[in-house]
Amino acid sequence: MGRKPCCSKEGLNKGAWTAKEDMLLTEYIKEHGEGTGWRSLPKKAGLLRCGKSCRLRWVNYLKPGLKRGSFTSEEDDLIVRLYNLLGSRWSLIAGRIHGRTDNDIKNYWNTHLLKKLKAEGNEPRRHESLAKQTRRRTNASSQNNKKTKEKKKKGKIENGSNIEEREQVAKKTEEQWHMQDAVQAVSPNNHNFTSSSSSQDGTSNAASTSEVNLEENDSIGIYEKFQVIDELLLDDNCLLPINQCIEFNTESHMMLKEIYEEYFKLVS
DNA sequence: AACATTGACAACCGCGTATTA
DNA sequence: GTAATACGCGGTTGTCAATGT
Repeated sequence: MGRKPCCSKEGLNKGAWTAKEDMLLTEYIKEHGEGTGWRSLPKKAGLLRCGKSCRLRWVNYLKPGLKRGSFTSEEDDLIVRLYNLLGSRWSLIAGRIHGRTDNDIKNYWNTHLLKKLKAEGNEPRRHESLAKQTRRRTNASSQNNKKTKEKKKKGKIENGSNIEEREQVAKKTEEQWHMQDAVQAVSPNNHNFTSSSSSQDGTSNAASTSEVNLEENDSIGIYEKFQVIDELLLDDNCLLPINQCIEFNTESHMMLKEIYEEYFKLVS
């Protein structure tokens, strides 16, 4: 069962790559291509490195077409805009900037751009760490699985039944992630979005309220307001389409739509 | 000249997801 | 269906050169 054991790191080189190692790796990939499996590559290429290290060296340094040297102001601008839209999804950002790797951009962001933006007083809002987001999604999905299992146990969901309900939940969950990403693109100083929840303690239940009023409410910060929406959307008791659960005012709705569209253009 | 600090970036680590047996 | 492993990604650390004291 399962795969062969992972490579032992004993006796393998670590740290900076030598010119000889670079040459061996480059020659091997030129001859055999990239898709032959990183794990077995070092042995075949005569390298005392783990596959992970080889992949990183190739992708970030040796791969043809990589740009070296300083970033242009156009690249700076693009990185900032993409960060505002996508957060620290460096691989996605790198995908939009020809010749730059995710590692390049990440380093450049942390050592140059962030300082530059801070100095200009344009410090970007810190996005929730992806690890945290992932944990939240995993928890949500595992909780949903738990609930589904419990319902199955109780006979509430039978084969072939409640398909519509489950589709709605799935669709709603997907919409929630898109919504969350779009909302994160908004600058902290931008208060054009106005929202409030019918429940101030954040434990809204859309199934019972069926409507969330998103009018102005200064007592809750904009991100806290959207947090409420997040929670609402995570609640699989809410089986209504999102536009029936939440009402945006026209201005907010248009802005969200614009960001949402740009986000998808960038991602696709 | 010697040491400390800072900046830049290459490389590693750990985690989540995809894939495979 | 499950467990084990490979892969890819973001976050962090390590290292070395440049600069300051």
